[in-house]
Amino acid sequence: MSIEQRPLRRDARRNREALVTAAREIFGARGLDAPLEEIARRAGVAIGTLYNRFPTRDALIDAAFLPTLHASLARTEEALALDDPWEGFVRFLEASITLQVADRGFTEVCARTFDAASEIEKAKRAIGERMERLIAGAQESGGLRADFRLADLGMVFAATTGAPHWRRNLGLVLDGLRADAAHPLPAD
Amino acid sequence: MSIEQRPLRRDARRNREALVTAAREIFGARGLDAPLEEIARRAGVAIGTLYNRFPTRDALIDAAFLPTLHASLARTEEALALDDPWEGFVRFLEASITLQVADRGFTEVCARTFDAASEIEKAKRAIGERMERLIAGAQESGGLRADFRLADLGMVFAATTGAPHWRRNLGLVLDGLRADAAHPLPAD
DNA sequence: AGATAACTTGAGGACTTCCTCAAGTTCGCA
DNA sequence: TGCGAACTTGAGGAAGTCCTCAAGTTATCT
Repeated sequence: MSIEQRPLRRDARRNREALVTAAREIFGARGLDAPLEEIARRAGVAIGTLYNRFPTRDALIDAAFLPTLHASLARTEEALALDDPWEGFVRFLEASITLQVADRGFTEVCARTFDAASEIEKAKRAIGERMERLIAGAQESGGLRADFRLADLGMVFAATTGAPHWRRNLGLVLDGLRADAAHPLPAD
Repeated sequence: MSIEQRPLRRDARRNREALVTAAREIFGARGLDAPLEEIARRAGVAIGTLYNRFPTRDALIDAAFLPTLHASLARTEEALALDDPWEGFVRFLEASITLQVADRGFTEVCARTFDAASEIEKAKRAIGERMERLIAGAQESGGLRADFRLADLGMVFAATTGAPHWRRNLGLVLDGLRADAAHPLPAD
């Protein structure tokens, strides 16, 4: 299937950009369920224009958060490149959390599950794959407890994201993730 | 000030009861922002009756969750009576989390802050006071890390509540709360 | 400059939730 | 039994949000 993508007319491109910017701001402040009318207003554009460009809320979310997701991916690769794998793991967590506490929309993008075929989910899968490697590395080096799983990151983010004292909370959680702190976990 | 409280007429009392029951069910399933009309419908009562009995949403929340809060208080006292303070601390967490995962409304009651003069907040303060003692005891016995604070419980609940694997998550977090796992925390 | 496809506009219908209040019903006392 | 106070009812106005579409505007190409 050829997705013939004629370039947008100049004014349309400007409007599209304004909408994405506004969406990032509003979603960031009010969350992903913020009224679309507010985004249109902030972009200085009629609500119809928003719907012309982004037929669904998810399409707008995609456009608004893909860049952040890609930045996040880059951070993950940086962490992967560090000498000390445990250090890399911690750095990655700090970077992810920093992004999320500054942006409620991004937090929700990370927590919510979207259509599996969406760009967002594709990007999240790509990040997940690096995180797997990060975790495996930190475990082989003996820093991270062996029974830690990718899915446990959800708990780490739940514990830290959205709290003003996230560094403290992360400190507490990390002390439980060190290999030498590990006690056997319930069978799940 | 005398709050002359004439007993309700029999039918009114029945309706009140039905409303509180319905509220517990609906709030439990859908959260504290669930439509009040749905609660009235489930109670088999007109929306006007709900407003007659509970002029504000908070009044209904109060009536619906005070019993659970008192149950929670009882659990805290039980935990306080145990021989092993660390064991008591863990039991208390397990009991609280169990209550919360079964009831989304209760989770939100715990997380949200209400009017300081409300019954809910009074009960929460009472529980908080026992939790302080529980924490102090667990610290003196050398089980719980010395730098743990009451406010850190928020992180513990955030990490466990709402997850299907809460026991696993609690296990991970607890490993970070043991005195011998403690690394210095950021200055906050 | 003129034509036309591309784009924008915003009023408006549909829906949801809130809360009120005038009218109707029911309880329980005398 | 009958009366008055207590209680219930549910239609309906207000507000917010969604999404559409017919009419109007504008960019771009020749």
